[in-house]
Parts: sequence; structure tokens; C-alpha cells
Amino acid sequence: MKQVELDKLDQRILAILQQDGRISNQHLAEQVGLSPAACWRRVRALEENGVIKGYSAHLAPERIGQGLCVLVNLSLQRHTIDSTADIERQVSSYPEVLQCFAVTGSADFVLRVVVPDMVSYDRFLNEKIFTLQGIAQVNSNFALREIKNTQTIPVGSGDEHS
Amino acid sequence: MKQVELDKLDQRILAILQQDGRISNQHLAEQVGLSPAACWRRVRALEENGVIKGYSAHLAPERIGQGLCVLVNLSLQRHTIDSTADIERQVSSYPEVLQCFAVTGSADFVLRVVVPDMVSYDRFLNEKIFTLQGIAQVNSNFALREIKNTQTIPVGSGDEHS
DNA sequence: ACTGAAAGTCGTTGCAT
DNA sequence: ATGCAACGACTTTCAGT
Repeated sequence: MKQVELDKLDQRILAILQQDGRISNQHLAEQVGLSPAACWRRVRALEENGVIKGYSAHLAPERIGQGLCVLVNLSLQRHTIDSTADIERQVSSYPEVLQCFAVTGSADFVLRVVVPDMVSYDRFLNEKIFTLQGIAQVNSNFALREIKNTQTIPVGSGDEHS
Repeated sequence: MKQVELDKLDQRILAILQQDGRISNQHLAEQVGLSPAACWRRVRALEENGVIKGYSAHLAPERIGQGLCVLVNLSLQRHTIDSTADIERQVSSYPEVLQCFAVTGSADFVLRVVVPDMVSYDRFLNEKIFTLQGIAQVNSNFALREIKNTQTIPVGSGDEHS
């Protein structure tokens, strides 16, 4: 159970819903050329089979005093399953950490951290990162500018068939 | 014109809307303890002053055949304003590039790229990255696992006053 | 800045195709 | 998998406090 077959209609629905998650079902229906009922059933199916994981409001960090964004490269000392799982659990629980990926390359993890300012980031490092067990290196790259920041995944690019 | 004052009610509204962008105004109102009308006016104000930038559906990449995520470190040869702006414009236009930040550290930009597979990634590099003018280095770090991936910005953490 | 009510719009279901 | 129709629920506005 992994990939889901999407026809052109599903793809259009997903594209629109990624752009405007709060569009009314009626408007969505007319934009894809379906009756509201048919459209609604498709959306519901996409939610139920896990293609649509949820909906969220998108905020402006700088407007709510969370203007500092840092990309952190983390390296571990040892790579036992237990200590790694533990670090992942802790890192996930920090609200300042918006994203965290285990990656190839010289670091083991890359995090995206959002905080109000340098003072807060200093506190974050001292209280929540440096206290983790088994950390070898922490490399902080500060975001100077946000060129693009979306979670809009391409749909219907690549190999289609229906 | 930058930061916006948020009281406890606004903060709760934003926290809830980040978790469930499609919650009905009525449910939102009762969860924050306001009448639907009052709640609606606050949400509308938050949208109008740019705190809420929009709403979107959150998809599962692996379910729609976009299972490969790559963190790319880009370095430029020269840093003239023109060539940089040009690269930023082009990179922004690529749907495979979900995020792009100008950063401190050894790279100039970090991108998050999402594609179906290695073949697609190879094509992406050859057609869209290597063809950019003035690129010095491209370093691809593949995401092995997604530990956390949200755009949920902390609200009402840090210095409050109302 | 809030509440309450009114009017219009929308989501959701059942039924038939 | 679709469209139509119906009912209840919701959004949005406006007058009053």
C-alpha cells in the first residue's frame, strides 16, 4: 500500500487545494468541472487514503516575531539505533524545529529552526541541542533571505497515464 | 510596518488554524470562547494584515509518486546583484524546488527539491541547475528519512505582554 | 469590540443513473 | 463514478449593546 492512482480530475483537485486549502467545495467543483457531490466524494477519498494529510493556515513568521530562520547541520558521535531514535524523538518535540531530515553527506541531520532572534537561538542551542546525548557537531547556517518557501508538491508532472 | 500585536485569543486562533486550516468558523469560535461573529472578524483581520498568508492542503509526496527529497547546497562563482537575482528568479520558478533560502556558511543557497526518483533528479540537475549561469558548486544531500516536516510556526512562545 | 439574529450560501446524504 | 434534490449547518452581514 503505497502509491495511489490519480486521474486528471484528482490532480486538478490536489493542485487547487494546495493553492487554496479553504476553497469551498462548490467553487472547487466548478473549477474542475464536476458536480459538488462528485467533487466532494473525490476529496473525501483523497483524505481517507492518505493523499491529503491535512490542511493548515500559512503564517508570516516575521509578522509574529519569529523572524530568524536557521538551517542546522547535526552530526552524531555514534549511530546506534537507540540513541538515534532518542534524538529524533526529542528534536521532533521542539516547536522551534519546523523540519528535520536524516540526510546523506557530511551531516546526519538537517533541521530548519525558527526563533524570534539570536538570543532565543542561543538559548535554543544551549538548552535543547547541546544537551542531547551523542552529538558530535552542530553547524548553524542562518537564512539571510527566503527565496521560496512552499510545501506545494508537483502533481501531474512526470509520467502520467490516465 | 512589520510586527503585529497578538493577544491570547489571536494566538489561540492561529495555533488552531495552523493545525486545522479547514476548521469551521463555528468550531473555532467555541474552541477559543468567542461568538462566531467575533471570531470571524478576528480571522479576517489576521488575513488582511498579512499574519495569515493563506491556506493549503498538505499532501503525502510518496503517495503521489514524488518520493525523493534532496537538500541541495548551491554556491555561486560571482556575487553580482544581477546574476544572483536572475538565479533566484529561475530557481523560484521550478516546481520541483519547494524551498530555497540564501544562507550563511559555505554555500550561498540551500534548496529543498522533491522529485519522483533518481532519474528525474538527474534530469532536474542537468536541465535546470547545471544550466544556470555562474554556479560554482552543487552539493546534493539526499533525505533518507523525514523526521519532522511542518510549517507550524510557534505562536505565543517567547516574550508575551497582553 | 462583542452578541444575537437574519439571509444567503454551503456541506453532506440518499437516491437514481 | 456521476448528477440531482433536499435538509441541516455554516458563513457573513447588520443592527443593537
